[in-house]
Amino acid sequence: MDTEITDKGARSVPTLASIAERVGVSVNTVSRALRAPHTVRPELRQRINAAMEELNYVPNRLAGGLSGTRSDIVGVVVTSLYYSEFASIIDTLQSALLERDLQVMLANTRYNADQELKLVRSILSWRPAAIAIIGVDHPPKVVELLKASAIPIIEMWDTDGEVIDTAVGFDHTRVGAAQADHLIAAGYRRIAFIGSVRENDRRAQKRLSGLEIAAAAAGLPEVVKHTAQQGGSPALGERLAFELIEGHPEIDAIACNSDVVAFGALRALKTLGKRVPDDIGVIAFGDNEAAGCVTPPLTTVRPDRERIGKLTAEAILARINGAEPCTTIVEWELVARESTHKKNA
Amino acid sequence: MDTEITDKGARSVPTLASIAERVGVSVNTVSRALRAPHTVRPELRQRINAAMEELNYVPNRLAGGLSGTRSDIVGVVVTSLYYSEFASIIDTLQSALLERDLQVMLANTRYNADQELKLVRSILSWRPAAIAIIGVDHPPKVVELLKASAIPIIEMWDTDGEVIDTAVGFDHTRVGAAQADHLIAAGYRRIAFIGSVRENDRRAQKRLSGLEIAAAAAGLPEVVKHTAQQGGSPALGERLAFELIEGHPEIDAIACNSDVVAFGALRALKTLGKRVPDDIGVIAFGDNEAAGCVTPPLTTVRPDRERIGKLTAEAILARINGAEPCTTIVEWELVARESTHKKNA
DNA sequence: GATCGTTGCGTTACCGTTAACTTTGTGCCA
DNA sequence: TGGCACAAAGTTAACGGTAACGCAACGATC
Repeated sequence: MDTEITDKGARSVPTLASIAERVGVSVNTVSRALRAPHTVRPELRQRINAAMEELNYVPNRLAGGLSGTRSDIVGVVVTSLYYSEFASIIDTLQSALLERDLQVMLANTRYNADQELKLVRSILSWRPAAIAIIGVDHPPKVVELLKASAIPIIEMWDTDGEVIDTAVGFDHTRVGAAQADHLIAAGYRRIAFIGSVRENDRRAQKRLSGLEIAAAAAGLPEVVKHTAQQGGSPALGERLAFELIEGHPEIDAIACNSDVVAFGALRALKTLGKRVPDDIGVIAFGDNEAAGCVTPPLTTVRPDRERIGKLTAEAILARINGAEPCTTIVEWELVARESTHKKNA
Repeated sequence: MDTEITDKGARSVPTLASIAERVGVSVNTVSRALRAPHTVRPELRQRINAAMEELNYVPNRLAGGLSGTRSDIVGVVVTSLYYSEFASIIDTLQSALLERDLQVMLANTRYNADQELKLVRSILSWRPAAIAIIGVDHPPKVVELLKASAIPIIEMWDTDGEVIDTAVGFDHTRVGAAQADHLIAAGYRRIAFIGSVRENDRRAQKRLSGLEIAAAAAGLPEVVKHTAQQGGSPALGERLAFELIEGHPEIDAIACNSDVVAFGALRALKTLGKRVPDDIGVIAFGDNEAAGCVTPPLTTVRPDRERIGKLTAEAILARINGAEPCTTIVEWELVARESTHKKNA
């Protein structure tokens, strides 16, 4: 008897049992005081709460999740964390989920398909209540796993493709088309495209594709493409713009895959003595916080990230509560600023 | 006997037992095939792996974590996700942890102390292997909880204060002082400070404090402060700059709490006909990706976020493996650009 | 050929919590 | 006063793994 050291006094993490022992009730009563307080006598409830406070008790959700039915985790899989591309989606999403006591488990694939599989598997191993993931284009095995998991899957950002369950986003092909249309309406004719277009960045590919189709439909010469596999940055934009103009001096408009690339392109054009917007128009995508603050202010497409984050949270909650899957299109806006406002058009 | 429906054929999530049953071995053997493959006969291991693949088996880490000793979760608590303030820290941190199969559980306090307590509690309830958190200034209850948790706590970004366990960052007071010194050396005398300085943003307060002390030490008139509680943005910077110049036309230098605020301030100054850097110098903090692309290019302080993320990951792994707590100072750099390069100094 | 260490697998006992039942106590009404 | 509903607590059995231990089969050793 005395050889069995329970060691309750040691600096071990307190459990329900510690509380129960101290208060002199059963483990289940303590559990109930947490989950269904009204089923426990007020006086007793108070004593239990006091003991929890005193021992700095924090429930063990590993055990709770294993035993119960809920897991309270929402997996969020993004393709990038750099710059503000998806940060504000995560921000609103996380904050909305927090109100329902759902925890975000984050994974960043960095546009790597193998990584995506590994990360999705890893997140699934936590038995999340739902998963929100960027894009609708995933490796077959990822789709298989997500489908087999039988939990709500919300695909964000892109809606153009085979949706697994529910999607919240927009059609990136149309964004590219709108960019082309805007440039054409502004009087530009020789359109080029620069930026980071990674192998697994289907959204960038779709925008480019939309741009090309719209340009071709308007009878314009073929879009000159100059892209890179590395991540977008001002430095990349600067280099690509230099090389582009060197090889294609006839270009009079540049569509950039992202604002940060456009920032660098603007710098390169200034160095080259090209006037924006009169000699060359520049349009981009993303609505970076600085887009309106560069010289000249940058025409860009503003996706409503806050709204996507918020609607994704709502979709997750709805699906958890049994609502049907659906696809929600979130509007974007082409913000016309000076960089495409040709005076002599 | 036949009344007991085990229902193994139903679309339920497969467990070790499902695999074991299908292969005809014990549960533990399947578990071993995962954790210690060399202890299982190759032929059998293959059959087990095949069954797992076929059934899309994903281990349940809730169970694993409850039973085993490790949890493989690292909690990451940031104060903001907007813009790129902490995104690249999270990016490098997450990516480095991934190599050791550690999952990031993310929480964003939005500079709200109550939220911080709630979030820390929530993260602790997942029994993480470690917690990385922004800042060294936390509410007493948060500190108590973190200390009581007996896991490695890495405080990031700021090192100036009472460190709970291990810290990776820098002293923000010195940043403010360096900003003042730079402005003074560049020939400015009437320094103002604008930006978002939230009640719980001790780092911003420290930078401001450093600026004031250094200005006073140089015999300059008192720093004019014009701050706001809302989050930093170009729009905020624009408004604050307008109001500042209206009330204090004598100002010849503005230190901004963040680059995005400076972007707006530059725009306001241009509107007001003030020339930067000749009439007014502008310096900021953060090294936003666009800082070098605005007009004029913005002088700012560049914290090494990638390095902080990487060193934090290393500190976490080291502490988990029993290394002693320590504080690591990560160097920052004052990037002098045109916005403080007064020609007639 | 008895002994022994090794390999390869099965048994069993938890981990901390929840959920379904069971038990006990209490007030109310017929 | 018996019966019954209901509230408040306890009992017990999972949940899906892991880890310590047990044990048979096997080859190597003396």
